[in-house]
Amino acid sequence: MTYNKPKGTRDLFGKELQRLEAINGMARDFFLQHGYTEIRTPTFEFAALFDRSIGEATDIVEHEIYKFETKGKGKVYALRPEGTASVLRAVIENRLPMPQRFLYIGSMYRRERPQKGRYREFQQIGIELLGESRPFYDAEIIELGSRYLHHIGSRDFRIELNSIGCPRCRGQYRIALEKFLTPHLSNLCDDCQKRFTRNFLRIFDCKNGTCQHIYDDAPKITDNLCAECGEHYEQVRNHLRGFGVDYTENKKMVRGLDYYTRTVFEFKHGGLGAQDTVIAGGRYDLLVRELGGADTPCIGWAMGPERLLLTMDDDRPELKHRRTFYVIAIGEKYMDQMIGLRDQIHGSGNICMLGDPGEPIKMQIKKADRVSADYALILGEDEEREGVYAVKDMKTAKQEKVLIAEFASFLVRGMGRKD
RNA sequence: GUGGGUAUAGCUCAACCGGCAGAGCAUUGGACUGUGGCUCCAAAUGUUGCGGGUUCAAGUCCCGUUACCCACCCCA
Repeated sequence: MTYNKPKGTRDLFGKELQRLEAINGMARDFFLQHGYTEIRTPTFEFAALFDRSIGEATDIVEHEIYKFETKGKGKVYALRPEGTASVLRAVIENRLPMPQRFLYIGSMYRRERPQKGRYREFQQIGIELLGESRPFYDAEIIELGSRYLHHIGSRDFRIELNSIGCPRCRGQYRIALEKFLTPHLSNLCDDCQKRFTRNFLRIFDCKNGTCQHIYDDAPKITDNLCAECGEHYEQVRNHLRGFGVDYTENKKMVRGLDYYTRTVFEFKHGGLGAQDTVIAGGRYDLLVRELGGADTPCIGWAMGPERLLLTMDDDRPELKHRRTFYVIAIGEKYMDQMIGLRDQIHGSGNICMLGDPGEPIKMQIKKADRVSADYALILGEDEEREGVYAVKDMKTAKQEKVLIAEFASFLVRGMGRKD
């Protein structure tokens, strides 16, 4: 009997895991520099939290959440489908003072059919800025996303921006939109007919050409904002220009989660196909109160690193790994020297593995090749006599002798340069 | 939940109208007892995803099933 991993999950190892970890590590460093500290919440919560935060009429809550019950008391839990609700729950539960800047990294779970760049267990990296309402911070959050992508070497993306106002604006807008759509209603696809009654902003997500053609002439939400939301949106755009961040307005962009207010945005990557959104987020000023906390304006985004990695070359310099050394001793009598050499290499921050000194050199070299070592270091009688290490560059097959006393500086300057 | 595609050696894939299941790479041994990746020689490798059906004969045709991929829905 053999076993498969569950649909939509992956075994991560080798280069793929290394690249993912590089993305994570650089996120911690980068956002720490901007005052964001990591928060780690449970991977499961009470299901009610997500019902309340994401919106009961969303597909995520209706079909995609993994729910389970414990035997005794019949409490219903859910694997987290996203990060924001948990962060807010934690902030409220722990009575943290405002403002707060948080970074989270971890697995999320949604029961969807997998496809390119989409899995049932997937990673998200997200940042949340809690307790700041001013439009400057909307711009900061967006700028951080942009700078982070540049930092890790991703270039080919564009930022789409929109405002979906507050419940007051949306009420007004709904009336205007309904008035416009009434004569066209029979031309809309079945999905859009349903969308309009359930969650009217979602009609703009429709991929049907006929529907989209109609919506091109529909009134835009940004033209129907209340005075405060309109002012906020304008300030966000001003600040983005102040930060030097390029963006395009997409008046038809709405977001899939119910909790957003005012600013919403997506970072889209060209040439990624159907799953082209690598970062998405927005402001959610009402959610903390909805979850039982005090009025707390917040803004944040989440990133899908799996999708991002699809857009990046394997040998991106930003993701380069450290050099690997393989120490080959010819005979057990070099054990002590071998271990000392290993520790010295580790001290320089590089990777070092040991060959079994009892094995023939041919086999040891072969194993060095097998583990993709950059260098093989050979110590045997010839080397001992001359007081050197033989350093073989495994890529070029070139070999040079390095005086033991000078090996430390060799580690720093690398191969191929002579003083 | 809906639609399409794929499944053959460890990996990538071939096998015409249904007629002996193959190649490259990888693996193992040797040419080579202090040098891998190059070259040469040799060897090993299969329930053709699984279950049924049609046929003298099925990797090939039919039905079912499972897994994976892509897209829709939705979303990071």
